[in-house]
Amino acid sequence: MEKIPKPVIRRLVVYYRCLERLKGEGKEYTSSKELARRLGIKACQIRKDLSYFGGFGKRGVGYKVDSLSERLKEILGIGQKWRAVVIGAGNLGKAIAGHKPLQQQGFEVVGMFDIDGRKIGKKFRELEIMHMNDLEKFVKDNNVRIAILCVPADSAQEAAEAAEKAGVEGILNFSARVIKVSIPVENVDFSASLKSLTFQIIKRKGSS
Amino acid sequence: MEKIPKPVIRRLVVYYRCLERLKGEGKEYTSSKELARRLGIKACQIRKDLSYFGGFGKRGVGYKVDSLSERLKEILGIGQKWRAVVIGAGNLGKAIAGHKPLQQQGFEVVGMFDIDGRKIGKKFRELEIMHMNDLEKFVKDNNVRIAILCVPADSAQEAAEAAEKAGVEGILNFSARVIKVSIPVENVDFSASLKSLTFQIIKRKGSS
DNA sequence: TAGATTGTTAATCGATTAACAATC
DNA sequence: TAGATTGTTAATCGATTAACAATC
Repeated sequence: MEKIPKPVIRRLVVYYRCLERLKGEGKEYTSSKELARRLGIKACQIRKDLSYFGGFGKRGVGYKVDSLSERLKEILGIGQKWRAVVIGAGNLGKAIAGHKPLQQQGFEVVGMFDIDGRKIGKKFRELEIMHMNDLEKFVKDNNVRIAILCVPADSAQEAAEAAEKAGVEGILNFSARVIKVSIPVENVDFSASLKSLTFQIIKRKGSS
Repeated sequence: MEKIPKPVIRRLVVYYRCLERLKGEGKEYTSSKELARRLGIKACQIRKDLSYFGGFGKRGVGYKVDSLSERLKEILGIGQKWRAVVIGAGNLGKAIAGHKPLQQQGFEVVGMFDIDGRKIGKKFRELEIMHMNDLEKFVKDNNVRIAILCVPADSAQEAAEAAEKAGVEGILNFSARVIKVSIPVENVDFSASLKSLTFQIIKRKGSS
């Protein structure tokens, strides 16, 4: 398989969502041009992105909505169930654990962990909050593949190492700290996003 | 000013955080090499990134921690207070509104908005949840510059347009939908991040 | 001075876009 | 056939990395 540029995967997710919507609207066929218009992306980029994985369309016709959607689902592993734990039972951790769209997309939060004695044993929804000491056993016993890290920056590295040791296969890191582990990590750094946004605002004011 | 690559800004935020930590550790000087080691980034990239904004270091010596930190603070607009509203008073909206690190970094959530009648008038912490109809007046009266969008995908475009019309200068979009407005937008699409993560996991399993 | 580290230029690498033959 | 749209190659653009003279 040819090497796939990193940004392609995120865009495939966006294409998939758009296809699901088109399906909901009852459309049978679509084209790179239509997707491009809806998503504010160049049509040739969409075709190029798809071409890494094969030819899914018919020349002169376009793409069949449901079959393309199905193929992207396979490629992205959306069909599978992914069992996850949330580490850090603060506001953010609870919000992620309770986020309905994630459940609808095949992600299931099956456990919450913290180190704050006052939280251990309490329940959030149907989930009991457990101590980090019990993480490894829980991961093994429950086929947990993903850890969602919602701890303060200062605890991030330690928690990440514990997650890796416990045997999860990937980490979604919401903390504002670079973590070093040898399993795949995706960072969701909304504090950096917010600062990037304010920078753009300042620049705009300055030049206009 | 030379055109600055988009990724540079996000990295400056990361450098800034690291400098603040070094300051906390009592370090007076640092170098691109030390920052690189801590952050898992190439030293020459750090120097290159900084060079877009000027020469902040001394050859043979390195960078003075507090003065470089101060300069980045200015560049990124971290010194300023940024007043924001959260649109969408669900779990996620509340988690963001109550997120302490944001407050510490100069962002202040001064209002929450929703369209669900059952939520309007209720309080979250000291914030009353208001109806979207009152957004424009509130933004004007309270010098609100940023809207943080935490609504379901289907309401995202509408809410974004309302925010733009109300006069905010930028939008932080947590919804899983592309929004089209003419003010700056930063997207925090953690559902896409999660799928990108699972793709990496699958790929890894496949090849190893 | 000798050693260290910056700031900057040039080279490389990677991603996006344009263009068009293939083909439905 | 004529019109439309794909899949792919080549060209462009943008970002990262290497290398090194400048200089503390």
